[in-house]
Amino acid sequence: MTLSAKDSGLPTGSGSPLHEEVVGRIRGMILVGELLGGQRVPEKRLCEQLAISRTPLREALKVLASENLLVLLPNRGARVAVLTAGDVDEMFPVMGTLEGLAGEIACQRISDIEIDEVRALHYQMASHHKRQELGEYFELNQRIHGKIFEAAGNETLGSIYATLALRIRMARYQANLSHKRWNQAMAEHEEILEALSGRDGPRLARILKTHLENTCESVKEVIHASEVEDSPANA
Amino acid sequence: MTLSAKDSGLPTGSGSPLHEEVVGRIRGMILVGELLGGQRVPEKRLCEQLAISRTPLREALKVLASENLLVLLPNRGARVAVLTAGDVDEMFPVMGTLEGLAGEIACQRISDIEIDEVRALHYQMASHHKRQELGEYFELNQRIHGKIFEAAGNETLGSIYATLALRIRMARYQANLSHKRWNQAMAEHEEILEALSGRDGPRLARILKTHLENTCESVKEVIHASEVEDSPANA
DNA sequence: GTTTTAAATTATGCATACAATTTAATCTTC
DNA sequence: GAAGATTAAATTGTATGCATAATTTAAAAC
Repeated sequence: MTLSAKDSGLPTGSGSPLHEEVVGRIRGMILVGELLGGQRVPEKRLCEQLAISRTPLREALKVLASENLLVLLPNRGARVAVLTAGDVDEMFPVMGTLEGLAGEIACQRISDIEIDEVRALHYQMASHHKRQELGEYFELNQRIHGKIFEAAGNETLGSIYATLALRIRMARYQANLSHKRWNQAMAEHEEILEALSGRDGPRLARILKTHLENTCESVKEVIHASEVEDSPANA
Repeated sequence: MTLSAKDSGLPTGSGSPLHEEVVGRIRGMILVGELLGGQRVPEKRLCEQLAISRTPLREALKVLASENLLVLLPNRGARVAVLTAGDVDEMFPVMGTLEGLAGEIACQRISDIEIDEVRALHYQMASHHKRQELGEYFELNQRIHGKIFEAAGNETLGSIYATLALRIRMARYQANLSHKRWNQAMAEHEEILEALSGRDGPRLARILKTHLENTCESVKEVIHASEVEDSPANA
């Protein structure tokens, strides 16, 4: 079972509808920092870059705007959404609640095989943590959380999660993890694995919520720092 | 403050971008049952009806599909999404959790004035219940729940709520409320008002969750009934 | 009379063309 | 030389057109 109806993420393979592929491509560009916050997205440039006409591109822009990844200003084009500290403050409690729900449902439904898969991902992630390989760590981290939602088997939940996760990942890209927080996060993941293995739904929900709250604080610090650094310059 | 960044609902006034207006119009058509589940949505017909060209229409269709109100089949047009009992079963727990979170936050932030507004809506709704005016009851019901999200003041949460609420309202249109459930729902709303007035976050969250669970059961019964009635005929 | 097959119609996907608005650049004018 | 107005370029919004894939219709075969 796939995570969400409209696909979670990065490279939308080469399927049928062009606009969907473009949505995926642009999502990837935003996530990777190729397009970053506040930046204008001129249609012409993207059309040339992706070798398509404006029609499917503009369809994609509308979809991305409805996901809050872009902001469309009438007659003035699209801009990559900027995440303020306030946005982060809003997103994480929601994400915490969603993860909590997913965790609870997952504990009721998850199979032994799936738990083993999570465990495998966990130890792989731990080794990347030990080697201080941040990119790989993030990748595994996402896959673990994705697995939990997958195990919950609720596509509605999965789809909402996927959309919100994209926005949160946007913030992550600007806000690089501190070492202290990284170690803490890794410790929390140990607990996540324990609770999941023991199928302790309430405990897992609690840990996930805390995990998200802590991540929020960490991200907010960095965002906030970059805001007070930017705004006087741009004012 | 408005409920969500991308607007919650029915008639998108007459603003600037045409495709947005069209999104609003079609949303309304779906919600009101003008376009109903599984039905094809031929572009040409809608273009004539709305007096626009295909370009903005198709942009709108993409957005509506990303909201899961439509399903786009490549080369085969758009269809209004059909809600199965399974979908309902998925949506309500998520909605319950979202409402719970909104309720908790709202209790921390809501002003006395806002509580009075909710109270006013509540008694208005109660009178419609007494007079058995279902349409008006639903309208007020929606506004009360909307107020709670508004009071929570979390746009991310509000936007997710608005999108999911649309899908759930779709189900409501097919599944008309039983008298028994209606009375129960009204009683639950008494409790909602009490908890909100007392700013008892945990209690409000609990009641809202139960409220949603009960609504779910009620909707599911009707949906399920119409499914077993349909599927043999269409097979 | 039913099924198969082929042509014609229709609908969708993408690209292009035109209109309207915004941004910039140039030219006055003080 | 700077501020404002005017015009030109560029960008976005909408409509139209062409190519391709579906669907329907009608004809032919069984």
